[in-house]
Amino acid sequence: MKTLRKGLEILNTFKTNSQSQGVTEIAKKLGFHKSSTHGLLQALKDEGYIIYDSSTRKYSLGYKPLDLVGRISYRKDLREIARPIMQELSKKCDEDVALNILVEGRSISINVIESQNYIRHIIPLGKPYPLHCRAAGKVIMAYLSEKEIDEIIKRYGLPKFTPKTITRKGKLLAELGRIKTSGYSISRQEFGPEGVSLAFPIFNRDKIIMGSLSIHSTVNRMDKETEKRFVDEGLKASERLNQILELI
Amino acid sequence: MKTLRKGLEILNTFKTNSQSQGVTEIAKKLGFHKSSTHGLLQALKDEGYIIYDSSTRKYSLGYKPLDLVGRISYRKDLREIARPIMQELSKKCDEDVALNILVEGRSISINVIESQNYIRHIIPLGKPYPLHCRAAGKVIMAYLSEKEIDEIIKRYGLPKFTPKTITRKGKLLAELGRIKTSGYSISRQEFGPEGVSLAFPIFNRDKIIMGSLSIHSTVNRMDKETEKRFVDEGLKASERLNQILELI
DNA sequence: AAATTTGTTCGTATAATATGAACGAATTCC
DNA sequence: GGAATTCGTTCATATTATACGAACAAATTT
Repeated sequence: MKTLRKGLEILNTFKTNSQSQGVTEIAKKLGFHKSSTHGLLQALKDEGYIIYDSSTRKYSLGYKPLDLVGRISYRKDLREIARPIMQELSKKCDEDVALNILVEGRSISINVIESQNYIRHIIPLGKPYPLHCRAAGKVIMAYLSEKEIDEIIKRYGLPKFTPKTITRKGKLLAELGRIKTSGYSISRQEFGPEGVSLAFPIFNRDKIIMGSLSIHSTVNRMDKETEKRFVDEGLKASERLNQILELI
Repeated sequence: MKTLRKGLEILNTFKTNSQSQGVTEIAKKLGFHKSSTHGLLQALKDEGYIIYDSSTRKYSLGYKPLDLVGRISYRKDLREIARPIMQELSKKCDEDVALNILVEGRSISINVIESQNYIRHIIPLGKPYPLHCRAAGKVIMAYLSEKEIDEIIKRYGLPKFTPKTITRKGKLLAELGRIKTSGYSISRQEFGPEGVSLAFPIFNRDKIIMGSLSIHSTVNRMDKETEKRFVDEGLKASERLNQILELI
């Protein structure tokens, strides 16, 4: 299945801003042969994953991924329901707000509202992150069973990202206890040197943790007073979302 | 590049509702061997395109496509900008509203607002449609050059979908002329037997056609009066969007 | 409890890909 | 403006990955 993996690897090279790339450029980046890269690109193009501009002879990301996203309909519903609540929260806090769900022991943002703030703590959509080092993940972890927590730690470990990352299981469990008591999590520079985030749990109808709502700020902006305000707003927003999710 | 194509084919079998499938099921559907299908699924899983549930031993769509969509940032901006305008339009008309863009001679919906109407004219995200048979496409075509129109007809032809589909070039050009005069397009049962849609042009800063805003209804609901109201609302909405797009 | 179906692994025949070469076209350099 | 370089594309063949059947365990159905 090497060919498939190589094709998917090509898609990953399209980083941002509908950037376009040529055959040789991609081949060099991945250490592939120019000729086989060309063939892979044709297949990706035919399936709509990339778009070819014949005037520049360069490729950029296509719309097939959007098609696939459109098929995740249950999760799409959740996104639609959460959006207005998230927008309000983002407006009130003037920060980026994300909706995250648990997927195979990691947290993935499936919806992001971007603030107007000129320094923004960017949250990439669809990218899996470890649970132990971010507010969005810690609050999910707090509501998992001890067995599930053990499995996740066994699978991914507790990798260190900054000096403040929690890397010992005992310390993590204590933190998860505190989170469960207070009903929200906070991460100060545990994943990146400038980021501070808050997160609030989202449950399904059966009261099983399914994700989190998170507010993403920076260490400079997050003083004690602001934190208190964000906690209030975040709790209100997540409770509202949880109430709606109980009804449907 | 057969392996790559096969892998991508597998993704297409996940139709709706986060439906999950087993190895044999997928293999049968595509006529692949059980064993190689298994290998392909592993690769797709490792890259996040599908998710494996070990309790049911079935696969469903993953979140990698969402990640890829997140990278289409310019086009994402357009979606964010258009959303509130589309929501208002959808609310006013109580119909599904779509934002469509021109990609390689076909129209793709990159944003859809769903109405509360219990019979809805569903618009799939990310799926390319021919231009000549739907309102969303015809209005785009109307603002293309004759050379571009010729190329598109040459490439895709004018396939017939219903008795009302325009299949002759002369007739199509006449229709495109009318559209350019009135500033919007309408398709009555030209693509499906029940669908009626209206569409309004969206231009970029350089006044080049880039897509359309469309209202999707059914033949039963769309009487003369309703049509007039939708045209008014649609023109207002698209003009507002075009104004914003000129500024940024 | 037996029978069937399903998921997974393995070895080898077979078919697909990797690679270098080659060429025209586009682009860059002088 | 012409030479030199880079780039995209195609082709033939050596090499390598995949397809396939077989086999088995686990789950599911009968």
